[in-house]
Parts: sequence; C-alpha cells; structure tokens
Amino acid sequence: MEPEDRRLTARGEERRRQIIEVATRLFAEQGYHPTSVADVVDAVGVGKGVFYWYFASKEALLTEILRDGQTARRRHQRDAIAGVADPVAQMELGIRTGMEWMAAHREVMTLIRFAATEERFAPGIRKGEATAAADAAAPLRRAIDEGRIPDADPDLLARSIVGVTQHLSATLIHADPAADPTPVIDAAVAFCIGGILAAPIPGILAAPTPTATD
Amino acid sequence: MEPEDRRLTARGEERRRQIIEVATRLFAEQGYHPTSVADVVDAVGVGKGVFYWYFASKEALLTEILRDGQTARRRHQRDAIAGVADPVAQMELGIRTGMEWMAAHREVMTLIRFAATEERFAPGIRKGEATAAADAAAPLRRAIDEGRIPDADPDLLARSIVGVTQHLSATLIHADPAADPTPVIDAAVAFCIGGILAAPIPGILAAPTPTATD
DNA sequence: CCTCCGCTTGACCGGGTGGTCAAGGATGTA
DNA sequence: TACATCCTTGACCACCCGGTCAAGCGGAGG
Repeated sequence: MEPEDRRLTARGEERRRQIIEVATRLFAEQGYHPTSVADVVDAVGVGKGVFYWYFASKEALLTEILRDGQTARRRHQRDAIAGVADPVAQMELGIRTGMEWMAAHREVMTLIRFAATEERFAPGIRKGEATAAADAAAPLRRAIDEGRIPDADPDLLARSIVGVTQHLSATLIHADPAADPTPVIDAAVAFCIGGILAAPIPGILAAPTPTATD
Repeated sequence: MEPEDRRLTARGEERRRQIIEVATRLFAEQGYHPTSVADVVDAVGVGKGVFYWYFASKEALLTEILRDGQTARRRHQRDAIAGVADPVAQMELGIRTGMEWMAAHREVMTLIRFAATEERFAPGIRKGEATAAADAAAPLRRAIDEGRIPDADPDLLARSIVGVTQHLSATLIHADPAADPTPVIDAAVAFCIGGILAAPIPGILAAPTPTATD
C-alpha cells in the first residue's frame, strides 16, 4: 500500500504533521539536500521507517510542503481581499496580507526560493507564481479599465509587486524575525502603489542610453 | 601545495576558466548538490584529479563563482554610471545596466539565488547584496537631499529596486532567454522610478486595515 | 482476552559522494 | 639531453545517502 492512500488515525495524522513541521524547519535551516532523512527522523525521535510510512520519498515531502505553502498563501490573500470592492484598495490589502503571511512563514518562503532554483522543483513553483501574478493582475486590469491607474501591462506590474514583497520579506524581515515588520510592509506598499501609478513619466526618464560595456 | 597558491601557466589558467565555466552551467542547470564533481570533470573531459589541482573543494569553487559574479555585477554597474552626475539618471542607468548584466549572466544569478537559501553560502550573498543596496542607496540619499524625490528610507527603496530587478530578471527574462529583454527592463525602470517618487501619496492609500486572519 | 491493523523499529542494501594519491606524461628551459 | 615543474590520470577510500523490509508493538473493536 502506498503512503499517499493510507487511512490514518488521529495519531497518524498528528505524526504526519509533526514530520512536515520538523522537516520544514530543518530544510530551511540547513538546506534541503544537506538535510538527510535520518536528520529528520532523529529530530522527531522515531525510526526511519516511520518517514516512509507517511511519505513516498524525501522529494515527495518537499513537493507537498511547497504546494501546501503556495495554496495557503493564495487562500490567505484571497480571503483578505474578499470583502473589498475597490481594486486599488484590493492591491494594497493584498500586498499587506501577502507580506504578513510571508513574515509568519519564513521557512516555507526559504524553501520556495530554493525550489525555484532547482529544475526538479521549479516548474511547480513557476506555476504557483504565475497563479499569484494572475491573482494580482486581475484587480490591476480592472483599475486600468476604470481609469484609476495608468495603462500598463498588468502582468509586469504584478510580477514587480511580487518581486518587491518577496525580496523585502526575505532580506529584511527574515533577517530579524523579532522585529516589527510593519515599517517594511508600509514601505513596500508605498513603493508598489507608486510603481503602478507611474507608467507614463514625462521628463523624468533619461534617454534609452544603450551604453553597455559587456 | 594548496590549489589556491599554485602558479599556473597559460594552459593552466585556461583549464581553470574552463572548469569554472562548465561547473557554472551544470550547477545552474541541475542544481549545485545534485551535480557531482564527477559530472563536472566528465563534461570537461578530464580526470578527477584535475579538479582538485585547481580547486580546494567543490564548495570553494561555488564560493569563487559567487564572489566573482557579485563583484563583476557591481563593477559593471559602477562603470556604467561613472560619468553621470544626476542621481535620478544614475538610478535609471543603474537599473538598466544591472538588469542587462543579469540577463547576460543567468546561470550566475540562479546560483546566487540558490546560495541565498543555504546557510553555508548565505552570509557571503547577504554581504554582497548589502553592498549592492548601499551602492543604490547613495544616489537615492543625494536625490532626497537635493529635494529631487520625496523623503524616505534610502535603504528600503534600494532593496525594493533590487527586488523588482532580480525578480523580473529571474521570472521573465530567464524564462525565455532568446526574447528581447528591453520591454521588461523598461517596465522595471518605470515601476522603480514611480516607486521612489511615491513616498507621500495623499488620498490613495486606504486606511491601515490591520485585518489579519492568521 | 484476542485479533486486527495502523504504526514503529533499525539493521541492512546498493550505489554514489567528495576527496586522495602514487604514478606518469607533457612542457618549457638550459 | 636532462631536469624540474606543471599538469593529468583513474583506481581507490571511507563515508553517507535514500530507500527497503521482516519483524514486532500497542491500542481499539469485538
């Protein structure tokens, strides 16, 4: 019988959760590859067979962590903006709740960023990020249609916002988990709202200047 | 005699370069850990001992690739903005040349993003990114002092810009290396310039709304 | 009390890893 | 030619990895 279609008792579900939790922490702290299955089961305090009772492989466990993390973040953001009508307010709230989720789930974000660099996991990550970008692009498109913000490629705007939020989250919030993330989040919101309002800037942008030394 | 203080002939230097080049490609394609030293020397077409003639360890090779990549990007950006006086023009040119460099060095960027997630390599990456952020923060500070852009934390602005450029580079330009990166770069410039001009936006930002479900 | 089955154990396996090294070929210099 | 130095070889090593499995435990339902 395969691990994925086993019927688990309450005790079994709890053990499974525990393994996911410990593995997420260890993978994020030491790296996925440097962390062995033995490390995980030792940290949990069980025999090695337990791991393979609940998971088909080490890779399957990481895949599940990544998938669950991406869907959880998406749901968190969707729920947050559900009651808001104004698209620009939706954007701000989406940025806020997205960063709050990232700050509260640093380990998962580290794993997602790792997985994006390894071709075995990257397709799944790319798909999730495309979904996230599409989620963000929808209100942007509406805002453009309503004339609330200048005309620009909604997908590029959405990707830019994802870039700002993920990077600030990774470098500043994760650097000091104890610190209050609010100022960083406020800065991200201000920067992103400025960015989406900025498409046509007359007289600021310099000439194309294709001066490359490379 | 240790590899690091060997005196290499022209042939030796060439071999060393070749190993770095091949390893960079393989590490980026398959991942650092899944790529064995045997994979690298096989791809180069030499015996295993050659690797350890030029490098102390697999880890030392990656560290060197990362360090060289970060310094090369920094120099590229510094050289590009050297002759420009206006701080806002410096910012735009810095964003442009930075993204051009990233587009031309996808493999190295992939390795940098990987290394940032593994604690063994992360300190070096963080240091390099702090330097890059400081480089970008300097013209921002001047622009603020001169009243060219609104008052805001230059470091947060710099980190936001790094986030946009790296993410757009990683997700869009790397996704299709054959495509012309210019439209993406233009979008990044517009978004970032908008972001740094955006600090005080009256009547746009909604109320703080600390509605969290978590 | 017994039986069943979800759960656990940990020794074991094949194979791959990073790294070493004694030996020998290639190259430049004198 | 002779010699030193640079470079290359590839078998070899100790170790550890992900994964397997026969055996046994223990709690819930009968």
